Amino acid sequence: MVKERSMQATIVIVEDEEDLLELIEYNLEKEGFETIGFLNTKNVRRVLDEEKVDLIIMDRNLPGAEGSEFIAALRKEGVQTPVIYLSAKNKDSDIEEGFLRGGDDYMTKPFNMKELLLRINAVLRRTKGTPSEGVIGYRDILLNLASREVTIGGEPVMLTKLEFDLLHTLITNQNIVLDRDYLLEHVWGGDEIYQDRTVNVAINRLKEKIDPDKSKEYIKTVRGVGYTLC
Amino acid sequence: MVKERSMQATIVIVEDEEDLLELIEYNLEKEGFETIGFLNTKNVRRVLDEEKVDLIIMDRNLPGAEGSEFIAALRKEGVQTPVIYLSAKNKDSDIEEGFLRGGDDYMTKPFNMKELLLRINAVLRRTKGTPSEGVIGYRDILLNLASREVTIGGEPVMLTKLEFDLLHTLITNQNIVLDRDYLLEHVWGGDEIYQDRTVNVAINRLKEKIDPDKSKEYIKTVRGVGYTLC
DNA sequence: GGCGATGGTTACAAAACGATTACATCTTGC
DNA sequence: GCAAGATGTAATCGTTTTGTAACCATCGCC
Repeated sequence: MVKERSMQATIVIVEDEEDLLELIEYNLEKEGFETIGFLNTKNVRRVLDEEKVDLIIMDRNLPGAEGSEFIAALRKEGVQTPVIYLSAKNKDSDIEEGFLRGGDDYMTKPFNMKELLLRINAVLRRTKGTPSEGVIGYRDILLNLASREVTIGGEPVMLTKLEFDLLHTLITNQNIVLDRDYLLEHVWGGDEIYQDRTVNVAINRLKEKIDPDKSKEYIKTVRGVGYTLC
Repeated sequence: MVKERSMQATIVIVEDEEDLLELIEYNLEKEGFETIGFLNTKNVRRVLDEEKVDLIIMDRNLPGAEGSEFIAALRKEGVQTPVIYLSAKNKDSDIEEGFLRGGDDYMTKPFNMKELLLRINAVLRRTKGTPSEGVIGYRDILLNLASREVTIGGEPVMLTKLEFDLLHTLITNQNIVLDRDYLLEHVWGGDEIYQDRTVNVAINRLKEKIDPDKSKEYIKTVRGVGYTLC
């Protein structure tokens, strides 16, 4: 059931229609969330500083200050708490504005309570860690960081410690060209001295293991610079 | 031949209504995305293994297999590509099912194309980080400093390390005329000794790559001084 | 228009670089 | 302590890149 995951989440709700606010709080608490409701943005800031808030549900049609402006101000200060906007408007420009200011999701009133719950869970899942936590992947390669198992296209592949660590840093830095110094520092560890060529050989051995028939071209070498996954 | 990846996101779209598929592809490509469309899930799997796909847009009402079942199977194998579902249904149970299977967002048909684009950007922002980060440009030339990819008018261009570095310093100093000594010092590195002519040839080779039919005139030579982008 | 200086173009050879292989050294499990 | 495996280093080979030189085109000045 979805409930366990959401159990500990704390959700701040800002909504000026008191009935709706209560309705939302009631439903979220029934699902096991801890809710903190507000009728305006006045005291929200303080709560965010003092409590660990996982999600903000923000009405955009507040009297006075725009909800999204409040969020924009938060973002400017570096607060990254995810936001689901509620809005009666549905003109394009409004939707856009809401998203551009860093909101994570959007619902228009009147909305289906069940859908709100689902969107809440979706956002929390994204923020608090995917169900397959500790597994990273690239195309059909999967690395289980805890068990250090590797599968490619579902097939298990045996990698040595060095090869695993190398592939690990390549995957976590995909799209970024990593030069040999960086790799030596991060994979081999900075204290010892190694030659640049060492990296070549290690990459080569890794390639051989993950793509024996050289058909997939996972690792791209960037001549004069280094290697990358892209 | 393996297609060079551009720095724009690649999006797979699975939608059995051909008109709608084309409409979506048209709109996404207009936004600069690379799209790969399918009328069914048949060959999707292979593309996911072979290409770096950033997002899947999946119709849930495919004839035969359910789109969400296909995604569920992918998830079971650890494929984590984010998904936006499209669906004509809107009964609660369906929405729930879609989310529970690990989808990242959800839209019901008929939908607003602009909202789809916004949701796409929101999902990509979460997954990839801001697209404009670490990318510098001049006119229609874009340099991705991290991946060292170069696109001109959306088309990928292959540059050598020297050419990339040269273009890099030209772009970061656009409107400033850089003399040969400056370029030798900053691009080639100050220790070695080179002739001034070396710069000429390098610039020439760069021009040939970025503007083969010599119609764009990106690099202006300032006689007696050096080169500049302006 | 002629001339010198400067940049463009091309060809070529040297240098740089990476892949690959072989081998030596070091680790690990038994 | 031994054997198998892992990993660093060196040597070799093929490819790409790049510096240089020679030659051609163009510009500006007289």
